[in-house]
Amino acid sequence: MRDWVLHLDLDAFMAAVEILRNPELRGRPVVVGGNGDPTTPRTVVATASYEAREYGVHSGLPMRTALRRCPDAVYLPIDLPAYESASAAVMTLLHTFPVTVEVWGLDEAFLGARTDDPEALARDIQRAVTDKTGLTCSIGIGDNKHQAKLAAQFEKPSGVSRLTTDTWPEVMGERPTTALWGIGAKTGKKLADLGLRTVTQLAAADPTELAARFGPTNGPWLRYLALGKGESTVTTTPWVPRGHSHETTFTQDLTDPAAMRAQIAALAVRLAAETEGRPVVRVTVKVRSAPFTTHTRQAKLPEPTHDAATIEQAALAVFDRFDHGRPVRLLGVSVEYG
DNA sequence: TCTGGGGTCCTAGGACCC
DNA sequence: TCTGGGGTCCTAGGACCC
Repeated sequence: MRDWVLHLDLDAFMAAVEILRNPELRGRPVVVGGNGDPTTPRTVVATASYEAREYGVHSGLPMRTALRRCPDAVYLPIDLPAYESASAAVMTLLHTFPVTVEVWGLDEAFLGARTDDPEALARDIQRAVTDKTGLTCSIGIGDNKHQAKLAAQFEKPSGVSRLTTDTWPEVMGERPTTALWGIGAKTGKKLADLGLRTVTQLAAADPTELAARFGPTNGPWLRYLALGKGESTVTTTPWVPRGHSHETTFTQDLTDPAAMRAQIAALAVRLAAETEGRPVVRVTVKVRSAPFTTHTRQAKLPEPTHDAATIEQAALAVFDRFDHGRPVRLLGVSVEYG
């Protein structure tokens, strides 16, 4: 018997929930995103069913592009309460297994398990999830979260894969650094500029050089990722959010300062109602101007507060510090808790 | 491809103090 | 008076993830 980390990833989650409640959609390309109208500008795909992915439709793609690529898809608006409810059913079910469950967003969870046969456990869990909820999932098995997370992507949908420290070099070694969980396009490009293209090359890189280029924490951490290391503790302790934010992208740019201030005030009041009693210590305002330049301004409050009027006034004061003039496509407010 | 919304963490630079 | 470092706090931006 030994400890394993499993990562469970619900397949095409939002689209799958929509198909469950409308079985006529099964087998058709289904795209969930924005308000469900794919002609609305400045909206993107949240989730595409596997049938829709065949047409090159994927998360983050502008809805209007999705419509061009797959005009016959069924387009649906995001229905968060429905996904929260489906997610909760899965997470509750997971707790009936002899595992520790760390919920990681609506459609993911890490599981800590002590077993001789993690594949058998994974298949049991998959069967139960499908029997009880109608959803399918992929499960990755590893020595730590990083490995389990990557393994879960190997055979989607409905796959079970194992990636361990033993198999890491042969499975991951020749892949690009961006295959690692935490290295995106920007960092991948910077690494390539240093001649570090593959996981093996990054694993063998000089930590001092990486620290000089990427900072004292990030530099060594990149090499750590390439060695297949990662957190192996699965904790049941519920996540305590550091803060909350709301932002709105307008279908058409805002040019009226009074309208902007009204939006800022509304976002701040919304946030103030969601603090759950936690004291707000900092307020940040985000402004994205045409064409696509984003700036933030923030202020530490004189003292922690959960008073809505104080938070609203603070947000407006921060907003007034911006150099105004250009049309605005997005406004956002975030609060940080003490 | 004209590019959402909600999070987390890290970095760099300036202010200020000793 | 020109000038040293270190430590801490704050701010703005960047990168990544789902």
